[in-house]
Amino acid sequence: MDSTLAKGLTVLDWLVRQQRGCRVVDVAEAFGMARSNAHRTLQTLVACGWAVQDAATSAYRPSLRLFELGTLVEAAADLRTLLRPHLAALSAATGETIHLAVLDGSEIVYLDKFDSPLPVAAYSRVGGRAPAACVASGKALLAAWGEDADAARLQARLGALKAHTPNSLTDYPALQAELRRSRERGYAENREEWRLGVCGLGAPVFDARGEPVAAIGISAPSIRFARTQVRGLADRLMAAAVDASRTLGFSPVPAPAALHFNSRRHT
Amino acid sequence: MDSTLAKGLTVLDWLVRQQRGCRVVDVAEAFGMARSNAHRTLQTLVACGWAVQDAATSAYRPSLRLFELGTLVEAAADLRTLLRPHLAALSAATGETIHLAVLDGSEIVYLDKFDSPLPVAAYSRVGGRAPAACVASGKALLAAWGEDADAARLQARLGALKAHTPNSLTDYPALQAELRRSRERGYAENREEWRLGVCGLGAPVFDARGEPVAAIGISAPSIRFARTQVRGLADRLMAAAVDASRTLGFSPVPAPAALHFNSRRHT
DNA sequence: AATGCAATTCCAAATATTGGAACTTGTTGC
DNA sequence: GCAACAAGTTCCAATATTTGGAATTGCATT
Repeated sequence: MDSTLAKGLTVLDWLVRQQRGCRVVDVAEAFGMARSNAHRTLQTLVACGWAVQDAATSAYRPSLRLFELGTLVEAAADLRTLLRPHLAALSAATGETIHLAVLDGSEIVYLDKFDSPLPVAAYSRVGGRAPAACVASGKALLAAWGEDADAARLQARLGALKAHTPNSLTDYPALQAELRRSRERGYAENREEWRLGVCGLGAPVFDARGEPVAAIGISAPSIRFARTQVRGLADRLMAAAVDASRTLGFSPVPAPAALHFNSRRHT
Repeated sequence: MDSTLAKGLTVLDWLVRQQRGCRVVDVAEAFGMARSNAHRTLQTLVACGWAVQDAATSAYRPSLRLFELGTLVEAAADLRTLLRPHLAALSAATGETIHLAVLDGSEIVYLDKFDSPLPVAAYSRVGGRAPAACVASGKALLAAWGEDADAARLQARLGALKAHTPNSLTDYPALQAELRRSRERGYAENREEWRLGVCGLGAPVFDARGEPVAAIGISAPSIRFARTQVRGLADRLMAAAVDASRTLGFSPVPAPAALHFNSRRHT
């Protein structure tokens, strides 16, 4: 592995997350490298256009290159633009907070968000992450992705399940049962498993090849999550997800023969 | 300069701009490097989480890390969120395409955009770039930034002025005169200097410290850019820019003594 | 089963990186 | 106004890493 490249990428990532101008010594201390080394690394980032140096303070900050490239990352840009209208419609219909999320390793990344006009604690942010097994969007994606997944495959992707609240599912049998239930229902639930006081529903969006590429989620405080309300929200959510899938070119029933059962396929 | 880091950053940038999965040989050919070298570079990117490798085709694509970091780049995230309502209002009031842009070196980067419902050739994209000297937003920023700028300072930032259309300004005296006019008027114009058939207006947005941090722009086809219409658009634009500046904490007249003249200051 | 194409692994030669020390610059306290 | 200090930057020889070619593996196609 190119250790110099790894070093530079790590520094760049760190620099972005500092959210302030950082000096040579800051970097040197943070990574235990010599000042001269930190200096050269930062200078390289500047020379390549990934960071800028404040002329007055000589502090370094990430450049807008990252913003530019971020918008170019294919999946993100396309899905977001294409599905935005569906999120807007769902937001208008329900009045709740709506998310668009995709799977990235064991986490989901929020691609887009419509905030509820009602006051809710905002735990999410476009570009933010959450553990896939603890949120409704994540479960919806795992359920759709793992149609024929066994425990080993799930475990390889997620690793050890961590409890983020007392409600979090922490063993694989429970998670698999939950995912099976989600598949049967057509939507996934999160009952304060990631943040206390916040519940959610999630449904998968499929692309033209039938791959689950994103999930639409609804988040709301537990207060507004009575059983009677959930039914209506879930129906609207699933309808939105189906519309969104259609936008991506998904045909719900490609093979007439597979109408009722498609549990087995030859590999 | 860390050449290994530079190599990796260049490959990553290239990978993003390909907009498709790339294989080892593609990278090796594109940069004239040995296959083994390209392979190790890509593997390092994957190991650090900046790229992902398709298990089936072994092709490499950038990961969502770039999207995540892009949203974190301070100035972009904050400005966009804070000023979005002002852009929306201006969009509703004028019906034209509205931009939010910031200066990055000799170019501007579009942070946000509201498309006109009227059909216009879309030359811009969130995350996209344009030469600052050729577009209205860029001129507005240069004008505000260079209140007391001399030719040398401008030239150091912009380099040689390139003609993108017959209307582009290509010498510094002309550009400086144009910027002076923009300052006096309160807004900058672009009359097909970047794309033929497209005109624009731009006005600067100031933060709490009085620094010009962004510009709001209006773009429209030349057809809709008669002199009589420009006046109305410009007034609305400047009002929106003032509102936006206020949102960022800018106080129009900080020092009562400097009401009429502030041309000279001791350094 | 054989062929071709590309990914991946291996290794010695060539090269780039490293950290300490010296030098420069700008700031703080007296 | 000057000395002491802190941080940025430059320099360089010792060291560790990267490099490209060749060998190997994996996969898909004929």
